[in-house]
Amino acid sequence: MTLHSTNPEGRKPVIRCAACPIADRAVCSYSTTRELSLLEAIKSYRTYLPGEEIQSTGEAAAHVGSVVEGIVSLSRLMPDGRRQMVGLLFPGDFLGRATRDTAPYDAIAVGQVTLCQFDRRRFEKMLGDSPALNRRLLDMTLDELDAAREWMVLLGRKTAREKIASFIALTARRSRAPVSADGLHIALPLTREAMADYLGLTIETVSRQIGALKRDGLIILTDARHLVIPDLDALSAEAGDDVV
Amino acid sequence: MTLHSTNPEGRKPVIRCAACPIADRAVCSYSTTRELSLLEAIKSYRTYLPGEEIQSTGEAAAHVGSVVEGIVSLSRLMPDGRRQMVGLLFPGDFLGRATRDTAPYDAIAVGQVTLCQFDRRRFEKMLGDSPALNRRLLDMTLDELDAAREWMVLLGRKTAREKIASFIALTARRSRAPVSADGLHIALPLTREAMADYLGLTIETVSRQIGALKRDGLIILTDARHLVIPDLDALSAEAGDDVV
DNA sequence: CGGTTGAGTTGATCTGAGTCAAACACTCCA
DNA sequence: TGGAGTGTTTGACTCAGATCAACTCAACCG
Repeated sequence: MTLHSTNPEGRKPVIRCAACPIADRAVCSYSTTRELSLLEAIKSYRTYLPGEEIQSTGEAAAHVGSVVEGIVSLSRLMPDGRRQMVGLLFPGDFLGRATRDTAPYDAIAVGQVTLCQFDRRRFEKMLGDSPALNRRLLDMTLDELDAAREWMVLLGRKTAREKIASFIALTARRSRAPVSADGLHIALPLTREAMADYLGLTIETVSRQIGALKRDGLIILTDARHLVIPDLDALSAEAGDDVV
Repeated sequence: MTLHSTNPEGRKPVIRCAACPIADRAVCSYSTTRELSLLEAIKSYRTYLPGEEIQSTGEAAAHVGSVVEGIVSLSRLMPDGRRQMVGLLFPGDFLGRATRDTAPYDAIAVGQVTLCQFDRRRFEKMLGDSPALNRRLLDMTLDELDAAREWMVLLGRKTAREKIASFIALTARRSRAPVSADGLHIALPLTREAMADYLGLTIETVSRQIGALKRDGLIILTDARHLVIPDLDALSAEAGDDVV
């Protein structure tokens, strides 16, 4: 990851953090260099282990930040133990809610996770006088809202098969996997349990529906966490969405 | 609704639109008077009839605005006719996505609706140089995101009874209804069909579960759309949430 | 090696909510 | 006064997905 590089003209140093859309000049093109310097000053990196809790329900967060590497799950635990995932953050996604102290859900590292963190207090102070940063955050929040609503349709109206097909198709689109002759090779980033929590199902149903898709030739399992999609369009058709 | 009134000192005219959090100086206290004047210039009111489509999927919206009166539902229609509501906007909520042309769902008036609208193009232009407006919009979007995530838990993990109890409790909290001796008198703003679409159920199940809550004495139906809640805490306990 | 542990699969059974069908209760209008 | 139309309730039946319970498989380790 390039943190400091030289700009095309080879003069002024440009702050860069390729995977962090907040502090990356290339992505956040309307930020001024001064703002990026300020961000740089309050930036730090931290790595979390698989399963580690990054932030828990109700706890005041000291940092906000971007996911640089790995996946973070946001989930809510009901008092009796039922769990529902409410978001999955991939590299480039923003974690933490500017202007709010606490979040009503747990953020947990799925696999190993690297965050590009900013001190929350100072980040919020910057927010007060940076329209560009505000704008960027608004855009990202709107994207999350869209994703959440898409997921509401899945949770409320889709069958188990459609849910699994949607999830696999989503994963395939997220992972910029190369297309080889026999199809798209992808890895499932979640355990069966996490998939169940994301899709509002049980592990057994997840397992059975993956089995069904396999039997129908829509996916080919190499092992429990790796599969090949011979025809992504055919799989997407099983997801019940509009063809766009 | 007072659009122009006099401020406490009785000198300068203050722009006011009590139910519109965007153009209401009292609510949006960090906006400058100048910004409010600009907003005032691009503001208009429009009334929609019950069931009228305010905006439909994929169609470019000419306006964004606040709900002043009535309720607006946001819903997504699957190709085979299944419908899932993804949001309910009450007075004070913002409709339309600044910075985005189209929305991937339908906005439909539930009952009669009055909107306080702003020309989208010009509103977005203002957004470019008003940190206060940006900030306000970010706050509202975060609220919507929270609500959406809360709803994901309901859709993914709650039973039909818990869904109905959640919805009635939510409605009770939203409606600033007076508490009389026998309990809280509230009106259900939605038809059984709309409730079903919101909760990810069928009308029959909605009807049966309302019947069950009635039989258990948690609610008293005066007619299909009006009920009394003798004990809101008892009802909320049926909703399956943490007691906060 | 054998033993343990955690993830995943598979089978038998149960049940909550969906489906289908009918009846009821309104309001609106002719 | 009597449909026509819309929203709501109720009943009988079905089925998708949950539950409960084994069982497989691989990784890890003393």
